[in-house]
Amino acid sequence: MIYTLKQFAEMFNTTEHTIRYYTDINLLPCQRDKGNRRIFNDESVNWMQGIACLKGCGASIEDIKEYCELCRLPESKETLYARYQIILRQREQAYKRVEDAKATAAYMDEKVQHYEQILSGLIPDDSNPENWTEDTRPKKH
Amino acid sequence: MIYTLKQFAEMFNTTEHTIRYYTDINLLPCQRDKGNRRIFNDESVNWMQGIACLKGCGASIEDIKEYCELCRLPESKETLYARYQIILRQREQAYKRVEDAKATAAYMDEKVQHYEQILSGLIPDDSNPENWTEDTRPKKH
DNA sequence: CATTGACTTCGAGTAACTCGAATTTACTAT
DNA sequence: ATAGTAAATTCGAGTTACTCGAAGTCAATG
Repeated sequence: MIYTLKQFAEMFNTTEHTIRYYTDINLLPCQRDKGNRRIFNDESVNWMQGIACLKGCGASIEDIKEYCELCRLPESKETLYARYQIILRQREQAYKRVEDAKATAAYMDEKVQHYEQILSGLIPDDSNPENWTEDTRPKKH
Repeated sequence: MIYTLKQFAEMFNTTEHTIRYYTDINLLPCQRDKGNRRIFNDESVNWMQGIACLKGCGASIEDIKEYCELCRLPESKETLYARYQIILRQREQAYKRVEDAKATAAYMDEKVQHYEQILSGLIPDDSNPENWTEDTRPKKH
């Protein structure tokens, strides 16, 4: 299966500009069709998945590039081990992000409660739709 | 209690440069001593806590500034409600971040497993301490 | 009185996009 | 064959949120 730039960008919820940028800096290699247009295939999808994930860990473009280059090198015990080490380190960061995000969310819950307490004391004008708000709390599944 | 720039930056695990930047753009107001040096107090700590938290939600400096300015305005039903709306929206983002980080961490767990499987097949040289690695999985408390 | 250390301003640099203008290409309709 | 449209191209400039370093100021200490 092959994808145009537009399709590819949509698949990853990003912009054509960003994908173009990634290919320009050789982070994400791509083929060109006879009209010089970028085309992507299922292998590109795999690479991009890895890139997106490392980005999610907070890795810099340079770090991600380093990892991708290790992956393109002939596979040896050493390169595999180096890749493993990078992945281990980035997983740490991912877990740290979970904890940070949880703490932030908890603090925001407090703030929401605080405002709700104050606002409830202000005899809200419930007849005014501008004062209506949905329950926006994250649903527990 | 008052704090110097250095102390204040350390409290928030950031750099003096960043705090200087925040004061320069009027995101975080500060007093000056007779020698024109920036000084911070407990109120600054509160502001900075709020700023750090909104940043943790992914809010832009401009958005945070807008919120801070609403907080400095005379308190009315309207300004309070506007602040509440911002906090609600940012809490959403915080919860989204938790989910994203969790998904990323899970994907990284898979990658780690994948590498461990491959590497375990390579008859590791356990006598070489360079091949030893600690258990770096996040501890469940 | 000289040195140290922490501060000051200011201007330039960086990462990772982000945008837009001008151009090229492929397709489709007349 | 031509005209129009949509989607691609390159390239250079702009943006955000820092990040760094140079050059200068100020107060306390040896």
